[in-house]
Amino acid sequence: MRKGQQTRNAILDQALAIASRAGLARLTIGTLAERSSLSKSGLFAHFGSKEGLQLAVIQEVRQLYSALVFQPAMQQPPGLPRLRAIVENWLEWTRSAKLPGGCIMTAAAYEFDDFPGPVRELVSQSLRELRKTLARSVRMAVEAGQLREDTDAEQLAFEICALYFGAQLDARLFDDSRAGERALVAFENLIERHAGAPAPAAAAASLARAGAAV
Amino acid sequence: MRKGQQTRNAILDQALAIASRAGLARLTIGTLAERSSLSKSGLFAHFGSKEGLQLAVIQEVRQLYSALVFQPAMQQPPGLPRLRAIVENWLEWTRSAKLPGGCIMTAAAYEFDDFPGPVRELVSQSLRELRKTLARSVRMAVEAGQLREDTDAEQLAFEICALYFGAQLDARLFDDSRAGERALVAFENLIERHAGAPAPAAAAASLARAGAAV
DNA sequence: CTATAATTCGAACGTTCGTGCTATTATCTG
DNA sequence: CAGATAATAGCACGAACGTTCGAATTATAG
Repeated sequence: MRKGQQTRNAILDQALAIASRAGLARLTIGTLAERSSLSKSGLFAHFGSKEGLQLAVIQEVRQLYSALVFQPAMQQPPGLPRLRAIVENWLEWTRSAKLPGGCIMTAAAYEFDDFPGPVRELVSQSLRELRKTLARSVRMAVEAGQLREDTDAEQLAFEICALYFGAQLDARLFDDSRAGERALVAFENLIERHAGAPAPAAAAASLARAGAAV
Repeated sequence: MRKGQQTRNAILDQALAIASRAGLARLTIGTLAERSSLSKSGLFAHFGSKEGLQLAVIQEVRQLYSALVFQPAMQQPPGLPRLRAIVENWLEWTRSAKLPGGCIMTAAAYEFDDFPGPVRELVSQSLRELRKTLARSVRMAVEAGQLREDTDAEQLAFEICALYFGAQLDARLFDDSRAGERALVAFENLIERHAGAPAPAAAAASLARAGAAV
């Protein structure tokens, strides 16, 4: 009962490393068992099916994301500081999670976007939640007077998500280490664009930070 | 010599349809042969290897993209009209190309971003070209006085690309038909942000908007 | 310490994968 | 219409895939 969870965690560690580099489809039970020093059937028993393994990987990613991106950001006061913390943590989270390849969730999203089944459903739901969280943070910033009243929260959340996906590709496919900064600059520009009249100090600070990031 | 090309094209048509929905990894020679009414070995002879097939698919996508996105846009005068045409055609091109799933190039990019080999190289090069084309169009708009002098063309090209990737995911994973419009709205906002008056006044204008009396 | 339950293994299953061959057609050329 | 060439089929291969099952092993609880 205890040993089981322990090896299961060890397996998932390896699974995340493989899935990050190769994607969920190329994450195979044979190679995962080999790298976990387990027999195929021994490993298999932990997940019941290939799909079960994939779902477990996604769940693990969700948990990791929550611990490294969302929860730390909740320490920040609601509004712009929290939104900014989310975006900054998010853009760095594959590094802090020690994922050798890119973001598993992003890769899975594009891999399963037309492939019906529980994996697609879980990925879809996860990203929907993420968008909702972003939109909520935007709305809080509006309520705090940091963003204009006519700010379209869903639209802004969409654009922030897009920046993340774009940064992922630049970092991985182009081996471009400036991808994160590119996305941050764009994000700050978005914020600036929607910034409200009051809180002049904050807006000026964000301008300075955006300039410094270049 | 002629019949060969003919069936090859028919095969690629089917291949694009499958790859669009399932991705390049799940595009398998067996199922492709079945759907093309050919034997596995008969089909195989056309491409020499699985990798050869994948490369042929990407090349076909490039050609299709060029015919449906780039070339029509070249009819527009250089500058903002052409840039706008590229973006609009691009956001609609999977529809006009009759690809039942999403954009193959996008999916391949995320699928092969950490998977070294000729496929990754071709995808990477293709997307680099695309970015260059976008940046060049942006620069032309600057030269035409439609965008500000201090516009960072590469940065803007990055952001436009990101919007495309974001729209792909919304359309496919969330079945959201408004994804294209979302991206277009964001694009027009970007244009508006960089449009307008002389360059030097820009920073001062933002500061003024922020209400900072420097 | 022992009994029971949880883990892991080994071997095998049927499929499907990509890939070679060798024939056998179909197509083009002269 | 002939011969040459290109295109396709048939068959088989080794490997890897996910999965099953019973046996062996290990951990845990009484």
